[in-house]
Amino acid sequence: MQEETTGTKKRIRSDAARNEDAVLEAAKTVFATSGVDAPVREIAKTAGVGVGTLYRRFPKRSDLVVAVFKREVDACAADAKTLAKDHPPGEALSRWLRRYCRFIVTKKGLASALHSGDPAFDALPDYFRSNFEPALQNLLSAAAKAGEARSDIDAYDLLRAIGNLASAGSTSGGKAGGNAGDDPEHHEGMQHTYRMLDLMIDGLRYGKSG
Amino acid sequence: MQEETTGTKKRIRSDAARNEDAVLEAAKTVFATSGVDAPVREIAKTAGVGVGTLYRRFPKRSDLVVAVFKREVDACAADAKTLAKDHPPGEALSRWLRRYCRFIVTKKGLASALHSGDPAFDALPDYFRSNFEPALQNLLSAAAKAGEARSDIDAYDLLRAIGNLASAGSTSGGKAGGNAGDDPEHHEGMQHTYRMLDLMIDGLRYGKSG
DNA sequence: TTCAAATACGGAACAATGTTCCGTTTATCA
DNA sequence: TGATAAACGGAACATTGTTCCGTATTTGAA
Repeated sequence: MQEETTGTKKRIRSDAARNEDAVLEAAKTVFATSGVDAPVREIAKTAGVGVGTLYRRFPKRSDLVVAVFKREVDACAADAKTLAKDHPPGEALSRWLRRYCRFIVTKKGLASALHSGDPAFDALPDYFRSNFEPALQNLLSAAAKAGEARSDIDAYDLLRAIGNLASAGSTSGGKAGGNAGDDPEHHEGMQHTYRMLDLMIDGLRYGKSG
Repeated sequence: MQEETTGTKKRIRSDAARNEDAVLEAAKTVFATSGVDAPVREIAKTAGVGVGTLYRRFPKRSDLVVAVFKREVDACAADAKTLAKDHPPGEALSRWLRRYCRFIVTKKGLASALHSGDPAFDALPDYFRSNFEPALQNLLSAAAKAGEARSDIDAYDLLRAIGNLASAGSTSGGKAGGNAGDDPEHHEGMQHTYRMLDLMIDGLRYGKSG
């Protein structure tokens, strides 16, 4: 994403790069802990940085939100490739669907911001789709070719279906409780979501044919 | 809505009543002009009132939003009765559907607030439905009985359909432009919405039978 | 009509937040 | 090592929601 040896311009100063990363990491944590509406100051403090530093890189609060969102979309999409390399096609597919499920639940708070009408977020749905659809399509195709999944499922349909599943299953509200032992992975709703997801995965395996 | 001679408690002071009304009226105007996110101060100023006065009646900003919303739902639902009294059933029906259409377009900004997850607005969808559904049902039944509309249409379905129609047709964004000659009645989108609505109304007339 | 008590009023003041500014510190490079 | 450009930190500013309280108004009775 960043130009390092592109030569067209000076290199980014090392402390600047370090801080940009720290801010993104902090923002990810704080958004998950206190919701997307968490104050900028809290993020800056978590990152061990002044607000001025944060604002140089992300002139608007929404820019930070967008950056975090994209970064996590990237990470989730990248996992698709990793999983495809480390597992047999069917296994890679079902593992990634769980991974995607977790992504959706985590981003529950963001979702409402996305549809808030703020033009700052207009580009995100496209970003979401243009990264996830091919990622899933690859997994799907590979699994189908290996005879481990049916081939008549549209990747985008599946993304939407699981998205609905996961966001309906997680308890409402924007911010996570943040209390000890509060791992979302073990919430009742999350378990329910996983069960429903398993159902869909089974559906993908059995009707296989096309 | 307000108790005047209920005797259980003192009467509301006249200036208080006057101001409450002024604030609601101002809020309605300001919400339409600057969007639901308009500052409380702007509403107070428009009403010719101090913020303290506004806050005594509406302790939370959201209380004011809710009050305005309900008031307009009431007004729109009341128009159903008026129209039914002043026009033949089919005419009353189609006139009210246009009226409802206007309501939806005006409340476009509110709609996103409603689904923002703020618990303050939780009661509004019910309020909406429990007022509009019977209102429309009456018009539909009367028109059906008079042979001016089919009788196999569900009031709530129709409300939703027109709601979608109208909110899709109006240009996006929360606030109205507010420039001169900006009457929403004459916007391109509104005209389009009316044309679609006419289509539905014709549909109601012709397939009549049940 | 006049007066006292109850009630409501207005807007300054407070708190929380996003954002900007600028004097100070640090990284880079010769 | 020192000059310079870049980045830093956080105080200060602007905008809001909300609270407080001294002042003005309404009301009911004398």
